[in-house]
Amino acid sequence: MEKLSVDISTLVRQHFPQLAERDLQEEIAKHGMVYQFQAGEVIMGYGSYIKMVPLIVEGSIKVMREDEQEGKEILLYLLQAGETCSMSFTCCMMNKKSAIRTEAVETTTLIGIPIQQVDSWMTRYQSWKNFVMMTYDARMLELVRFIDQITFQGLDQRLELYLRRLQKTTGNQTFSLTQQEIAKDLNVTREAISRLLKRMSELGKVKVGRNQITWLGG
DNA sequence: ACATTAAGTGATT
DNA sequence: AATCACTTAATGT
Repeated sequence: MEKLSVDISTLVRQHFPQLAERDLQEEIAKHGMVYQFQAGEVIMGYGSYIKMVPLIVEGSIKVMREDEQEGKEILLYLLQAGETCSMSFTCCMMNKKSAIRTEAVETTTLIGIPIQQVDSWMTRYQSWKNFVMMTYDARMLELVRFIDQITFQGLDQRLELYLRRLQKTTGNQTFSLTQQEIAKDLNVTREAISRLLKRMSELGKVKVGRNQITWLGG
């Protein structure tokens, strides 16, 4: 994690145009801090107390949920520039430990807003309140889709959606990750991923290499 | 050349 | 789809 000195107001106007109030923009610039994380770096671990809400300016992050039992975890969703982590809001305001783990997928820049401000802005700025509500709504929908997926759909469709989402959030179509890492994200075995990718590459949906996968759409 | 790690495969449950 | 056991292929030292 690295602190950066950049013009926060510009970042906000560029990536969060919905936060339109001038005063709000100034407050974000005043209280916010810009951090940069490298690919694979953990932003928030399980059980850590969150003291900031992140506004993602560049890059993308994975949001993982840990299973009750040891070691197992599963990818809940991906967040990209212009978004924020809705879990942070509740964790911050209730002063609770994080129930999730977030990790940078690629080089990611974000503005950290201290909790004190997050709370007071809710009543003072309409656009902030709307932003928080919209974030919740979007994430709720995503979670419902996630539940549908793991209960009703086969692994083949889950894998396709996983690759689609990676493409959408990162903007790339080639990803540097191992099949073991994909298996971990989806909480399935590596062998299952290997066999599925083989079939998908025969169908021309994907191109596989060592440590590298290219989504060819379809 | 050798060791290590990623990926492919068949058999079994 | 998981687990196991094993092979093959790619990479690093």
